[in-house]
Amino acid sequence: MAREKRINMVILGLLSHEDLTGYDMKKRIDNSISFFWNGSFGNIYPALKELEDESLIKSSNAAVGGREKIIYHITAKGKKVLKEWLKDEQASNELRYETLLKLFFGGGADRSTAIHNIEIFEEKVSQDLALLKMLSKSLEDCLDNDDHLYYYLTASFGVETYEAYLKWCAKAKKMLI
Amino acid sequence: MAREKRINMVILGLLSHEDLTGYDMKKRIDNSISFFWNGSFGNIYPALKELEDESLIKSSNAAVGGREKIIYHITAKGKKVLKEWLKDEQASNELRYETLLKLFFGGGADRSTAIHNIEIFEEKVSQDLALLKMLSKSLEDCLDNDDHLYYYLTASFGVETYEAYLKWCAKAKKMLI
DNA sequence: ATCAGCATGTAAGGCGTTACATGATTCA
DNA sequence: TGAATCATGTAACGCCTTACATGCTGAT
Repeated sequence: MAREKRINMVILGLLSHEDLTGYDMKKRIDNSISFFWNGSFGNIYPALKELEDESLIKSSNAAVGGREKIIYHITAKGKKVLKEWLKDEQASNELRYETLLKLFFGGGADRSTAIHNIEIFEEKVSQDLALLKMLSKSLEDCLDNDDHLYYYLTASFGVETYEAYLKWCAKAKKMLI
Repeated sequence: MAREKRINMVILGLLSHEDLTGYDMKKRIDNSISFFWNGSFGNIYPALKELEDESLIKSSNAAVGGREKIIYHITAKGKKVLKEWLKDEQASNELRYETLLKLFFGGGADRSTAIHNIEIFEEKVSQDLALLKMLSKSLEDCLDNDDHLYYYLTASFGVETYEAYLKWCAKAKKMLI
């Protein structure tokens, strides 16, 4: 059995909680996991077809308020595949930071350029950190629910690392002045 | 002028320090920037052709010890393109952590699976952190050289974030037990 | 002799993004 | 009435990885 691609696992994961349309999956991804995983329509819709062909999900048409939707739900087989993926030790964790690349090759320009690039990065990180902190705080109150606990832990990962980023930014700027 | 792809910038960046063969570029990438950027032969060699077609680099054949090599060096035009990229504020910083994805959807399996996945992540991070710390330490002594300073700062980024990862791992495991 | 490492490349596929195309509905 | 959002999709391309193919050299 060939290894499923990750977007398929994201879809199965989302559907293991609730039935969703492709459009709603995109929203869920944007709102809750986008800081460590992304999805796009050009990515999601073909994956939905693929998953349905493999009988891991099933679709049903619905007309909500006169507008037609395709709502998907996960099958027993889909749940099994999701679980197998969760139990698989292999996991690719990739960091691709162009900002670090630019810093590494900083000698090709002047120090002020390097500092400026760090500041742009810092700004973005600060903004994202503020959001993650709010999310994290709001989840703190319902850790008795397992799903909320898992959600909290990923948000918390973001908070910890983004705080480390900011600490590093300050140090790096100091050393470059 | 179309935006050059990043592997091209990596190559220009490396060549701005020293002339290299494609093979050596791969080694440099693996040894110094692989924790935030990767390269592969299937990636590098076609890029070299492209860059030479654009006159950003120039090749010269050499026979070192009877073995033939193609050594590349950067042109003035290449240096200009590198500098433009460094000054461009746009930078894509992507984190794609399958481990976090599995944790987020942890409800699909049991807690011991989630803990196990975190432990595997922790193990890998510990190993990489040890390497980064050594590198960082060895660079601390020559920060007067700008290139070493830039190198040090990227290594230092790795140290800070990996330490934050480990801190998070400990906390997450505690909460999952 | 054999095996690790040097050295260059190609082919196929993975996996994703962006832009485009279409049309309905809701709200100001 | 016009803009934002809902909703589904396709096409083209970006960019990388993996696996394959080839052959030399240096050390044991």
